[in-house]
Amino acid sequence: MRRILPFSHALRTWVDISAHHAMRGWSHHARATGLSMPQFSILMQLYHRGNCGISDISDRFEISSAAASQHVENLVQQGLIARTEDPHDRRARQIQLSDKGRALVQRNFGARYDWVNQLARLVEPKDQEKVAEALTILTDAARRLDQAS
Amino acid sequence: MRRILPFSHALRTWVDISAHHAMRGWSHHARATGLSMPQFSILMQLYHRGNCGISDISDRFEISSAAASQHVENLVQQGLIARTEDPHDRRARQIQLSDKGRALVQRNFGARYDWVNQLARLVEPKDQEKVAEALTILTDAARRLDQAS
DNA sequence: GCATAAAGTTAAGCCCGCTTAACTAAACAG
DNA sequence: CTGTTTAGTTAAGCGGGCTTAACTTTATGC
Repeated sequence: MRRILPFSHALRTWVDISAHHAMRGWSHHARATGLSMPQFSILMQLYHRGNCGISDISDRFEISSAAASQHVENLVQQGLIARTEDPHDRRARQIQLSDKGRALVQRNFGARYDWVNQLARLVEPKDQEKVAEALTILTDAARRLDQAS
Repeated sequence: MRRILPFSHALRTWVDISAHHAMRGWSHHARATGLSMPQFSILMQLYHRGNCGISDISDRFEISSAAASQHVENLVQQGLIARTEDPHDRRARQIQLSDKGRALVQRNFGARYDWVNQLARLVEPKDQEKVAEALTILTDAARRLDQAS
């Protein structure tokens, strides 16, 4: 029989484990693509949150707008993102993933999901529905939390 | 009624979310402590995996032994780790967290767990046992997977 | 309209992480 | 014992990330 951990302990333990894996996979893939960590993170943010301006980058990563501008320039040079003028505010720029950039991010997901898929195979079929339900509960809670902040 | 996602989808989504949070919290705290990312990662590894030698660091982070040695020297200077001679092989060094280093890592956990605790409060009490069971199943599977590789 | 604020860009310069190369010291293989 | 391998250190130097400062261009408040 498996011993079930107390709720908060179970949650902490699982977050630790998945965080550890995510981090290792992330830095590994960033290196494999030849991108630095900040550059890679910017692509990730663009993928998850959609288009944004330079100042959004500098806010989110807590760097100066000069640094953000330099990273964006670099990514544009590599053809991973496109930088266009914001039609509503001609001071501002809109940056978005190019097809090449999107493909790079998705390749990274593929690598991360290898671990997830292996993990999924180790979960007994009879447990899968139960686990899926629990994860859906957690995912919903996380979304509410993000929205609130 | 909450719609329950299919198992593999639920797992991917949750891993994405927790990885995202872990990464943001991690880089944020590394900066707050004044440590660089590699230095911070080394402390983390020492905490999770215990004492090791310089070559273990260089293997794990895929850097040269020169780079590993430099990082260790830096952390020793800051009093975060101790470096002693391995009694069984006088060429080798044993490095371990100092009390100060351990305290720093634990403070970081505190910050990470703020998010986890907030999340936990958003899970209905009636769901908590179910979620704990599911997470225990996943944690076990992850451990088996890590052991196998 | 004019002063001020805001969005980005560019340049100069610092710090840091990493690498290679040269080296010391200890273990190991014959 | 000797040659080779292994663990680690040190120094020199490159490249990248970040910052500040100075600047351009556009929006906004009065």
